[in-house]
Amino acid sequence: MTAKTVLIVDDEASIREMIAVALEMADYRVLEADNAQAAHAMVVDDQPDLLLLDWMMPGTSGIELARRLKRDTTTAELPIILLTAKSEEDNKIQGLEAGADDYITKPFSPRELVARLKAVLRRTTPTGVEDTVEIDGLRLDPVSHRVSANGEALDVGPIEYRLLQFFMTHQERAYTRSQLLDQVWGGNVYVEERTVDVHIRRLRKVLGDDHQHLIQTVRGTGYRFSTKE
Amino acid sequence: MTAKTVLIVDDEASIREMIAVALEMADYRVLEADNAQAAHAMVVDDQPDLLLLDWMMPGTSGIELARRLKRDTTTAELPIILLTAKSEEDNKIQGLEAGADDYITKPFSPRELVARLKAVLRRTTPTGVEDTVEIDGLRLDPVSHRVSANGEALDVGPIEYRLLQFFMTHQERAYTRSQLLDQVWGGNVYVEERTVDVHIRRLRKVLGDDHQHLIQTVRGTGYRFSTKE
DNA sequence: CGCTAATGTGACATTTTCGTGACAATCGCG
DNA sequence: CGCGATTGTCACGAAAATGTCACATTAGCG
Repeated sequence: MTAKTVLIVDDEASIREMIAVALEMADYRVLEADNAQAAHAMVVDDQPDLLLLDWMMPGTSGIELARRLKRDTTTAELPIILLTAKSEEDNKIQGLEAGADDYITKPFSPRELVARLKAVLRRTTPTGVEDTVEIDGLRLDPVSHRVSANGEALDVGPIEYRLLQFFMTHQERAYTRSQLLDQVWGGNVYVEERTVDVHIRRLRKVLGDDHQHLIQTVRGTGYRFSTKE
Repeated sequence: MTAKTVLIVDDEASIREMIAVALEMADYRVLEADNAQAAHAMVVDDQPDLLLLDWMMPGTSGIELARRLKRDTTTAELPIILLTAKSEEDNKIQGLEAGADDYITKPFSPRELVARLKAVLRRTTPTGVEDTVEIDGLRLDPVSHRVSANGEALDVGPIEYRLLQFFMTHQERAYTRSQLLDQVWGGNVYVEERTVDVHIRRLRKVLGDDHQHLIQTVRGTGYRFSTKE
């Protein structure tokens, strides 16, 4: 796996320095910028994998930059973590609305930073080349985005597709509804946990009698995909 | 997901109280201690999932306790959040060097506390950290949430599962019904002690003749999980 | 050996969790 | 804009899990 590039945008050099050291120890490549203009240019030119963005900066503020990047389709995919000295709820909400994928309140430990960063990258990085998965006659083809059972095409909706894909690539492991919401729906969405049940149900229905046994309910916990038992 | 236990260590009862209320509303189990000695004992005995530790306390200071815990391999994994009234950098650095995973400056909002706490727990409880345990052909796999005996799957309910997991990871030691209620059911529940007996019985039943001898009755005390005798 | 307290055991009522169909809101697209 | 597809939520019932009791059995003691 190639090293990820992280662009740090903060007007205080000391903070950039501290973060840079922590990230380099964790094997990330680091770019730095001290204002929004420069940052914007670097995003376009160097295409970092993640943006660490200070909330408050002279000139264009961090949140403004975030908004701008998220509006542009060529940069909208870039995950953003906001750094903020303020811990009020308002800012958090504003930040998330602006399209940030996470936010961290200063002061924070380097360890925390790296952990959050990993988490964000994990859920925003497409797993590279997605292979076709076939289990028990059930086949999922990421290229054509189709699912078939014993050669016959199945009609699955987008969410059911992602759910099935997640399950097929993570067999033999029980997931809670909360984890599934994180992994399949994506991090910061507010959806009822029971909604997962409904989609499980829909997926099972499409899979039909031949394959619905693959999705097992783990009472008191959640669900599991498995060929066994 | 089983409720996490948080040990609050602060010499001021009012602060402990405030925190305890906030945490209980967020479905955490709460333990309290008002000095470092007691705290250390509780860490060993009750094995909390997280330590909320006041910086300044009479006698052994919070930071001293943190250092001590981090030095001992049996407690080094326990995540620690330092509470401090002082916001100076020095303390922060000292705190992080002592091995604290995060620190919070008083005063703080309960909401912030819970948020930080969640974050720390999330990143210190890697989902795969629980190892599969296998004893005498009896196997419990926390990842797939499965129990099997000599390869054959066993049908255990949620409580029986947790009970067995607790026993398998705490062998050779007798536990009272009260302790089991704490550890398996979770702190603040009101259940009859005899209920433990019933679940022991149910667990023994699913374990079958092959393995039920592993759960031994300690008359006058409680139960013990052991391969011996 | 008999007595008593502790534990084992089956049955039952209650609570919790899950499956399921229906429905309204929203989205994508022609 | 209008249409069907997709999605999230709810309400209801079924199924599983749980807690408690009553009674049976056992261990330990004089």
